[in-house]
Amino acid sequence: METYLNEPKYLVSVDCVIFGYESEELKILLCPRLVAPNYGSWSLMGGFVMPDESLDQAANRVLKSTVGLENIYLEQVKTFSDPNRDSGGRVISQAYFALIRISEQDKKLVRNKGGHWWEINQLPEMIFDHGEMIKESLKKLQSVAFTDLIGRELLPEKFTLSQLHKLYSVIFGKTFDSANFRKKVLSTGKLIKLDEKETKSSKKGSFYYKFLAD
Amino acid sequence: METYLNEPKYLVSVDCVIFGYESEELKILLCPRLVAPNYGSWSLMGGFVMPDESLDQAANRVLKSTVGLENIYLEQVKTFSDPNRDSGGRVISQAYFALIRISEQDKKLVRNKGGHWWEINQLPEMIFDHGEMIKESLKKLQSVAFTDLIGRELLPEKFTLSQLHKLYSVIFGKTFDSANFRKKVLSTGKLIKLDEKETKSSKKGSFYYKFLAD
DNA sequence: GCAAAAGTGTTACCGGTACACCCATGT
DNA sequence: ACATGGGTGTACCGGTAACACTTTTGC
Repeated sequence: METYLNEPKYLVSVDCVIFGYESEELKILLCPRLVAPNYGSWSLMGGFVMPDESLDQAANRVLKSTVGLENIYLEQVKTFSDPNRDSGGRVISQAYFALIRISEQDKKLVRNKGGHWWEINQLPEMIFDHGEMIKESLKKLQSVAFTDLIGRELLPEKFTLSQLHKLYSVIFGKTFDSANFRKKVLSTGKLIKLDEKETKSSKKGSFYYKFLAD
Repeated sequence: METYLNEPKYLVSVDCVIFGYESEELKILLCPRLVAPNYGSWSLMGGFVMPDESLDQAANRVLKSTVGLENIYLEQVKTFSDPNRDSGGRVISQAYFALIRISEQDKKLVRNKGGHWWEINQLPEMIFDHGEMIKESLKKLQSVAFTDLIGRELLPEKFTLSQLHKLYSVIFGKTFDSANFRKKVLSTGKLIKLDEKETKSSKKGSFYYKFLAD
């Protein structure tokens, strides 16, 4: 049944700001665009919404086809709808952000797409409003990181408090007092201390922690 | 130029959760639906996005045509995109919430549309996912009210702190300590005390305040 | 011994909460 | 005079910021 006749229709897409964490840097995955216009320019990974999909499902599909992962942490950010935002036609796009472990990506898949991980402070020129999408996503990521404890999706399963501390520092672009940070994250009760120690990055060695099950 | 061929297109709409404040109650404007399916059922005011419009512009247009007001406080809430959310066809809809002064609405216009203001806790059955849209909007309103000081768009230009207090109480569904509330809102520096007093609702009379210019 | 990172402890302050209290005035 | 809502003052509590301090171990 289709009862809305003579109403205009639009292309609708999702664009995914995929955050990863590697070498103590917060990074975003960009790929060279595969279609005109702006063929070859750096772009977020996106895709058109299919008839049987919700936007969330479309975003999950894009994630799966880009980095080969499923059940990814995804968050709706904002809808971008300026009539001229895409020079290839009228496309209304929903921005999402995702958090993944770079180590778990399907490397072959990413390489095939020409994907490249860019440090958050050294991004290249991008097509359309993708820069704006990233800005909004980072804001939202910060607001989530502020209220919840994040890291589960970005860090390895076992990690030290120093690593978590560093992650928060790069997300917010500033350093937190490490003593206070330690107390705060432990007070959430969301972490458990393991018996094992990480010994590479300090002489003393620091205990591993991991997130409790959800 | 249209370079995206053979991609599916969709109807895209905006739905507006219009909040108003009257008789110490938080209310939402609903209208009987004018088209099939579910003709006559209670519905948020919405409209399809036109080719030259952004979603924000579409929402503003809907507001203008519903209550006759322009330059309204509007906030993007969430996109609703379940393929089956609208039984009349595939429609992807962006929910917005708006804050207006009920006293400033164009009464004739609203009456013509059959609009009715419903108290937030006594809403009727609504079409599709409009109930969910309202829930999400109220959440967002609460989060904005928590961080910013709201009331400028809902209260009359001059208002007492008691009125503002009452507004916050109905928005959050609980009463705040009035002494602390008073201190908190005054500490924002966003209000100025007027010389005039409101004398109807108490023997002593209470000073009017108003919001500073943005 | 010393540097470097891990980890603990102590103090001060700030914002919020609870609540007691005073004020002005119409009845 | 007293009930009623307006308005102020104070004491307390918890979280957090600032920072001094101890621990461990490789060099």
